[in-house]
Amino acid sequence: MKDPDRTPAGDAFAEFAISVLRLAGPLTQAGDALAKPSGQTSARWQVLAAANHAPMSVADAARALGLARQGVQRIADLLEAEGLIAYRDNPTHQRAKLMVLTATGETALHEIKERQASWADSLGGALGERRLRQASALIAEVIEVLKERPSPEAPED
Amino acid sequence: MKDPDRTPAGDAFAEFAISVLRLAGPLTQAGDALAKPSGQTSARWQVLAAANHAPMSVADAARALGLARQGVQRIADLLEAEGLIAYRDNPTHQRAKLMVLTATGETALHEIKERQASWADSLGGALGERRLRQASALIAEVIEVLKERPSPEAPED
DNA sequence: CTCTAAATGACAACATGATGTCATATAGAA
DNA sequence: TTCTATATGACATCATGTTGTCATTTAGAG
Repeated sequence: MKDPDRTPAGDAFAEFAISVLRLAGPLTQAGDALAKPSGQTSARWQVLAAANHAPMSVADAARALGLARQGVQRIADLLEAEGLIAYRDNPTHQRAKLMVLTATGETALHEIKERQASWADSLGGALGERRLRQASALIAEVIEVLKERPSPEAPED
Repeated sequence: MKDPDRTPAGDAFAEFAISVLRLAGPLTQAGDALAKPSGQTSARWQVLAAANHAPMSVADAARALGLARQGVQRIADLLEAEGLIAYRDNPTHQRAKLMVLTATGETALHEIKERQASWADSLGGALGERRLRQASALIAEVIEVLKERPSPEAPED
């Protein structure tokens, strides 16, 4: 009665999923280490990067990052309290203020980007650009497929 | 002064890292959905699976899962309190009890495994076994490389 | 055997992110 | 215009996982 309906492809996906989840931890920690000298973390870095890409509301940033609105709001409020971003009035929406980086925020983000660049270059060189891009493309596909089939056993939601 | 020392390989690694972190969320949610009908979650499922693979201490399971000992301990204590696992005396270590699944735990794990199998089979078939295995192999390499270079800017620890 | 270092579980504090709820603001249909 | 559905921020609660600290246990050097 073991392995109900195992198939090679199913096993391959399970192995893939497990390795992705397993890599997430060290990656986040590496990001934290890159951001730490500037007093930041992986999560704050992501929000700073989103706001720097273009002034946007918290909800916009959450969509861009694939995260829940509420979590990004929490980070953004911390960044605002510490003077790394500011909420600018949004002409098209009274409540949804736009996040913009302050000079302090720009400095922090720039410092982190510099550290990140040399780190990523070193790892990218060791691992091979081609394989990394293939893997990124596959992961993007998986995200798309999971978006279509939101979750197994999910009732009609 | 933008993009300090960008290279294609560095960009590829950054893109890869971002996609891995972005996939982690939906994957965990999918795992939660698979485990929910049995009253479990992704995290509890992982611990159950580890203990089912072979009786082992909490510290063993943490190493096997690549997680901090303390977090696994928390989950294991919950599973024990709810009767899904039991702590069995360890002949070789007075404090490090061995986790073993109870009948309840075995039933729950089996149910989850059945759901997981058909789900993974469907996704694995859609995405392609070969690419999934290539990606898994790359991810394993990344984990290894990150283990060697624990973290950028990490002093001597 | 003795002493030191490592391993282990217990506990606490914290960061991250999901989920749910509410009031208000916006957009679009009628 | 009015009405309804959606979007947004504000709050709360919870699950997960890290880090740090401590006492106890184990293993190994000497």
